[in-house]
Amino acid sequence: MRLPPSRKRVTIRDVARFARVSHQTVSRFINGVDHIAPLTRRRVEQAVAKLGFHPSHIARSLVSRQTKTVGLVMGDVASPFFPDVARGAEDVLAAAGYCLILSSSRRDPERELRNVRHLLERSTDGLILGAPRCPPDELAAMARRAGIPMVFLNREVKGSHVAAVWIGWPAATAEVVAYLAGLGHRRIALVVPSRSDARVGNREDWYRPALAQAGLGPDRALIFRDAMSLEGGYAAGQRLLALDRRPTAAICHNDVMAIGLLQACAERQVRVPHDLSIVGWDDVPYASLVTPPLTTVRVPRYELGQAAARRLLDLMAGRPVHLPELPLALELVRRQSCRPPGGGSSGTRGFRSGASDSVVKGGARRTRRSSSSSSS
Amino acid sequence: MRLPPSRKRVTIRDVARFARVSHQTVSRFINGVDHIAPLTRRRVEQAVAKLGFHPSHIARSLVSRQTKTVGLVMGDVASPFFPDVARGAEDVLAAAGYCLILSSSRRDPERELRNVRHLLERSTDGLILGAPRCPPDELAAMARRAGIPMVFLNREVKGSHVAAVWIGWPAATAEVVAYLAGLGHRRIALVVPSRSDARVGNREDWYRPALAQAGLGPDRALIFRDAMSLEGGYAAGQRLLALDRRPTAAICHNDVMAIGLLQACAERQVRVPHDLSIVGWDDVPYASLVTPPLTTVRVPRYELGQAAARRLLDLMAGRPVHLPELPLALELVRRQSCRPPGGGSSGTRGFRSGASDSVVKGGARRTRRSSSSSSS
DNA sequence: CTTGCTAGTGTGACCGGTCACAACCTCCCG
DNA sequence: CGGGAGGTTGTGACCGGTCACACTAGCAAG
Repeated sequence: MRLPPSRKRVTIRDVARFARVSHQTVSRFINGVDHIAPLTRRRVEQAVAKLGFHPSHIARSLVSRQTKTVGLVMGDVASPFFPDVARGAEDVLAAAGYCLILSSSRRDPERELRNVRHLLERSTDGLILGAPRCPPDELAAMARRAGIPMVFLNREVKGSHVAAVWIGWPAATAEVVAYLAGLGHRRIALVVPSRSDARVGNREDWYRPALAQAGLGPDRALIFRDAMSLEGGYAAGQRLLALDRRPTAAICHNDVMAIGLLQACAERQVRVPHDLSIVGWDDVPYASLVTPPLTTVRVPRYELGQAAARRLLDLMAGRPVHLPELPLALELVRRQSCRPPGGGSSGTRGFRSGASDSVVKGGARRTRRSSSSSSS
Repeated sequence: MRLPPSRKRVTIRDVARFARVSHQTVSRFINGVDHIAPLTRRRVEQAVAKLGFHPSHIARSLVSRQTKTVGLVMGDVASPFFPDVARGAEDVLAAAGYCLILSSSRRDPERELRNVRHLLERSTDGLILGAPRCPPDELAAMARRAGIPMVFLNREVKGSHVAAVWIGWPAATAEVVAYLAGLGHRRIALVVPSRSDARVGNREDWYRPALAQAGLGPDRALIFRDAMSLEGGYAAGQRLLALDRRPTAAICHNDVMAIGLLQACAERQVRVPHDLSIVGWDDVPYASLVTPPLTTVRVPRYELGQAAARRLLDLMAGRPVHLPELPLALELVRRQSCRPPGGGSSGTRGFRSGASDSVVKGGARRTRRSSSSSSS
């Protein structure tokens, strides 16, 4: 079990002996607290340098009962959410002297449970959970039992013991609908996953009031459910485009489904945005790379990570809720997949529109199109 | 410093007292070693369950000098490499009872150094380093000083003390060149980053022999250097397309540059692959989503993670090199951005080709095109 | 009966820090 | 000159496990 003795570790007592002081004085030195006589400090300083002493985090954790480490568990490292959230959280935590450790559950509830338990046992001081696959109550209960604060990301959780950081989906949904309505669209479809997304819940529920707000009645026939994937978006698109009275615009649950829809359109020679305007959701890195560049909703991923970290720091310090559970704002990124309905025949008959758009530099820049302007 | 006493932790001695045995017997029980009388085992078992005892990893680490934790430091969590490598490594390590902790240096050498030092001090048992920004020798020296084995990912490092896992770039370069030459291309351009990529070194150096092998002479004028980014690829493309005698094919350093080039082509109404065949590198998730779907080289990211983990396990166990530093094989993914040069005018004059290709289901499936076949 | 071996269990030190507390010194004030 | 205050340092316990070793009982072999 034990490693080969190798080079024995330099301990605080070795330093003490070398500097002819007590181990406690060395401890004081490395923690920079208490008063140490300048001469003593010098001696200890030299001893530390000479012996190449590094304090052991483990020993320190054992007694202080703090690891200065926070775990971030996400459903999917490959998701475009992960890196930005991690960066946001890390920046805040690092500033407070904490180290962030990342963990992926791969969308597998069992693995998630295992990882969370693992982190709890390894005594992270706190946990941030994104898009949990397990029942949040259960996870929260585990954390409470272990006495470790936990913040849920991007998810509303009932129950007083659970903290969460939350995004203003409903408001953004309203904004998207208002944008399309403002362009003149009256028949707006919704492409959503069959099962509700753990991350954001049922987007439909926000769709209804948003439509009402824009003066449009909800239309059951314009809600298309399918798998939350490229294929799902494609399949939903097939059904959508087969309709006699097609919608003139579609809001997709996320960019991936939107791109699937885009492909269904390309296959049926339906021009985007001339024949159908499409809005995605998330602003994934390649949303600006598809043809045409996708109008979508940017989610403040980085800020979300920051907020979660701040919330967790408060919790760990036992501070009262410093950050109210305010929803973070979203931003509509207007690219080239939307325009007023019934656009004139702009000459690209039979071919995909937007072919000449360049998306270099983020893609949200130039519009350079011959036909009608997309009002603001 | 110390947390509020909360609910005092249940220790091994509490369990021992409850079960009326010695703490050592409990230790034996939780480690499942040695012989314990069935009756005693039962008592301890019950005590553990009743008291809700969980052993402290920290205390265990302190004495065993092992944390059963491995760190993975990557230059960029957002890179398409990261998730797959992490998954590969995690799978192997988890099977050996190790926990993987992820860390991102955000392409910042200073941050990288800090993170590595941090992990070293936190006593991870081993480290995997991907695409280091700092001089690898320096990092290796740090690790050696700390007595912690380290494996470099995807990078050839000189020096006997440094282990590395390595990919067969040269062979794959040759394969790509052979593929294009086989299609009939004679003027093949290379779009590379201005500064050599830490990850793969100078791809040019493998390009030359690969060309020679295909019976083609190197042509200095056909090497285009620019930033390793979408914009870089775009800019290089501008220069490439401005040439009088244009190349008929281009190999790009990675998919991102390839997509930039693709955009330059679209803007100049240069048809891909009719007027220019393009090969990318990496097979990023959206390589199949652009127009036309990109022919590229799949890098065995998952396998790379696995190999690194296995290598590290050997190192940590003091085992001899069980895995030779064999390069992992790459795979050419043929999509729709390549075809023989000088393709006939297939009627899509002035517009981007490949518009009707569907890429649902990974994109490498259907080809369904009117014009000539792309031989194998 | 002694010896040796094995299974089963207990004792106390130890890992490398921090904490509580005491001891000492110096200085200043009444 | 006594005594409190405050700066500086040392002592030993402690965090929660593991390790080395000692010890006992039971049984077979010599």
